[in-house]
Amino acid sequence: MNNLLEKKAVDFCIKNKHRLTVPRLNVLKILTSSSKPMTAYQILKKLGELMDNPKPPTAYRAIEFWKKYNFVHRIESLNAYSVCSSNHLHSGGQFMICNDCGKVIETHLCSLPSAFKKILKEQMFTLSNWNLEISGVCKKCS
Amino acid sequence: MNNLLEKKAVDFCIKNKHRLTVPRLNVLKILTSSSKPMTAYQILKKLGELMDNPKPPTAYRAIEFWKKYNFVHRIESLNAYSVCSSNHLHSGGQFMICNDCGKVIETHLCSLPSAFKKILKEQMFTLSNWNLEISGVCKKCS
DNA sequence: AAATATAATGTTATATTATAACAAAATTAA
DNA sequence: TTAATTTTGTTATAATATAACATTATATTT
Repeated sequence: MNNLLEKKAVDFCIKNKHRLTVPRLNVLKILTSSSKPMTAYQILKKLGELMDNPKPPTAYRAIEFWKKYNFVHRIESLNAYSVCSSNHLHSGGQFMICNDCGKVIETHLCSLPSAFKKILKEQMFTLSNWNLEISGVCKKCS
Repeated sequence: MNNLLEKKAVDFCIKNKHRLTVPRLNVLKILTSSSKPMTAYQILKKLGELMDNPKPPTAYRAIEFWKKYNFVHRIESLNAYSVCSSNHLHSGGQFMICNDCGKVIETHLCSLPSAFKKILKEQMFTLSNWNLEISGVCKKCS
């Protein structure tokens, strides 16, 4: 569970006049109660326990909504989604993915390591966001 | 073009007794002559100009072969593939992706920045490989 | 060289992930 | 209370990827 995040999400919606609809709330609840990232269709399946026969767009739209506002991240290498575990919201993310148990630990470096900043500067590349996925074996599984 | 890489791939196959088959060679040629990463189905389409009606597994297998030996990287956020632009082969990769023109610049830091190494150590997480994707706007497009 | 084993491909089918398009409903603003 | 906007419901389909098994090509052993 992660009531803190849910509360923050509710506050965010009120503050920004976004509608806290049933599918959005349900998708957020599903993700906050999962210990691992979930694929869209896993979320959809769970959603089916809470709503009447939801279709893919229902899940995808809600996921997209939360992702847009950085409450949810996409783990690219898994095609999966998880709630942001940070207390501050941010675009992009950094993840350690255990190849054994599938758990994902999110880390929270606020800025791109300087080695990369330097490269960006050299290339005159304007950063919009960055995503790092580290795969390996977690403490428990090793 | 990137004849250097092709040559290296040929040498690699001979040295390691992997077969340099027609689909493998064609896929490598297609990727080395592209200025941008290509999706599997874009590769497959090009492959169709070189071979008789190839099917998805033909493209995927060849991509997978080169990826396995780090001649090709997958850009996760684009579901696309590109040849390694480094002169040394490595797993994982680091990419700057232009949201405007779609070009991808590969960078070649050999080791994970220390800020992350520290986190791995703290978490006792054993690294197997890492992938960084930086999106933004390239010099030309800005 | 023939027999056997191994590697790779061809082919069919299908699984998985994701989105387009448009009608209907809910909410907000005028 | 009408109009505008946002969101959802629904159908269909696009895009990405793999399973399974037969066949062919190559390498190894005898």
